[in-house]
Amino acid sequence: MLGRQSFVVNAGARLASIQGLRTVNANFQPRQNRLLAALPSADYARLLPHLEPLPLPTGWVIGSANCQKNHVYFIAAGLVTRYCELENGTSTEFADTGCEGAIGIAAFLGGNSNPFWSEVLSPGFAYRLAGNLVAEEFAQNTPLARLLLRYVQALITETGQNAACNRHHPLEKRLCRWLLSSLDRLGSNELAVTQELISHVLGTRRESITAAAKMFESAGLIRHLRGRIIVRDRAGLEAQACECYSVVKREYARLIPET
Amino acid sequence: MLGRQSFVVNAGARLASIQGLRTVNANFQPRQNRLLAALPSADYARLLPHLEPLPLPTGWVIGSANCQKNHVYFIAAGLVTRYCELENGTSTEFADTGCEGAIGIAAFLGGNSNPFWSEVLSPGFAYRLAGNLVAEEFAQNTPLARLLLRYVQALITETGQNAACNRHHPLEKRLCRWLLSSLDRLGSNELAVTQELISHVLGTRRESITAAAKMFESAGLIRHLRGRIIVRDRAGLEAQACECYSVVKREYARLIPET
DNA sequence: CGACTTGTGTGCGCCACCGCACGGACGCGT
DNA sequence: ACGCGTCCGTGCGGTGGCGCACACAAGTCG
Repeated sequence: MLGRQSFVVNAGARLASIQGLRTVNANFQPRQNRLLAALPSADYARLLPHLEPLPLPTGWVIGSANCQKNHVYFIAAGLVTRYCELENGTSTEFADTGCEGAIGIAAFLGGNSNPFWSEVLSPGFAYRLAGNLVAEEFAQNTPLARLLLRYVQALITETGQNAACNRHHPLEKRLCRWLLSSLDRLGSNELAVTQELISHVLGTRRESITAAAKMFESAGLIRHLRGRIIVRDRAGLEAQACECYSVVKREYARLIPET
Repeated sequence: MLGRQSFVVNAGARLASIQGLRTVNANFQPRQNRLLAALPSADYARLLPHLEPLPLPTGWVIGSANCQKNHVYFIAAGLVTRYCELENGTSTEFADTGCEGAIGIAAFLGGNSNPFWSEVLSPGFAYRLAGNLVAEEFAQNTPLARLLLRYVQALITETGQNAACNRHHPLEKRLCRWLLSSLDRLGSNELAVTQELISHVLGTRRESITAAAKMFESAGLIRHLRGRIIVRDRAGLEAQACECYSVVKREYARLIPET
């Protein structure tokens, strides 16, 4: 798993940050999630009592590969990476998810499990709904069901585009794409991740990330501290990114209501 | 587009093969498609009058990227590649579809279009259903709707696994994976594709395919003629393939009824 | 304040794959 | 049977990324 070792080692610090999140639970609202936000108020009122709040600490794996997915997790804040781990120990992200989406789509697509992992990269908060409730929404063809289907389409677009991008675009451009889309999802200009983590996400070596980050830093695009990246020149980064960033962004904007 | 030029040049030959298909239409049946085959007979009877038969000639592009998808195409025979084309002219397949699936999922997921291409690699036959009829199936939460959702999940699995595979597995193993899954879909041990086409599908050079094919030929795994590949030792190929082949195959078997 | 964990910078050899260019040969159509 | 076009084989230089190994810096915790 991505950074699973560091998760174990850092457990103390991470628990502290969970505690921190607990104290500010009041700051999170279900409707920070764009899918929930797009619901008509009657539907939202109906579902609200069943939404179970849940902090998302860094390194936490939502379910695990091939396990039963009994809940759908609507992300209100934070960043979750969806990745595929291969037998040789390498891994690559094929999509990531923030407040625009939900984890656990197998719960309502009918398969109940899938062979991939979802891990929290940037801490946040989620509201989860039991799978049988979501299935009932599909049976009734409610707005939530239709929204989730549109989200699934956006997810497929992201995954397919990333597949081609990972094959044909140089690391440097892919890094830009990833930074930009991650920051969009977090609504921030700062990211708390190590180069090691990014390397797993992009399916490359840490050293390659080091080199690219250094280049961007000396070009004044980013500022790089230990385990932190701060974007200083967003337009500059966008100019360096491959088209995949905007293709995917456009599809998400088209498919998921902006609220 | 993949092999689009050769499609134009070969138009004569291809039209002939369409004619050929027309004469043997009687040989195709909607229930060769595994999704339609899995329908309860009442549902099948209801849909049958609306299923529009359609030959799939090699090189034919089903819809085009970003266009309205007004139909869902249930593949009864043949092989269709779903690929992403990048601005630099390169492309890579992220999934392919045969008699286990359907093209045009955007028609019922709600987005109506997507930025990718679907092109017929191996000729066959499809039955299509108007998008509004499929939408009505979803509104009624019929077996067809539930089957299509399970298919979507299998498609996501295939796409995500391929994304990681394309990044980390050597060409040779990816070629084995692709050959095996294509032959499974066709229910055959022979494939009528050129090396050029395979190279576009796998996102690599034609020369690399030449080298790999030669190696497999001298190892007695395949026999290679002009534009044709015949598998002679399937078990041997499976031993060379990466795990992605079996991971994806297992998920399709789990998610889509074998009939 | 000092030790230790964890993340970052750097160098070097290696290899798969890329891009291009061209010769050759298969096999279809006439 | 012959010609022609598509498809396949081969060579060569360039390079991006891999794998490994190690020094150093930045925090953190006692």
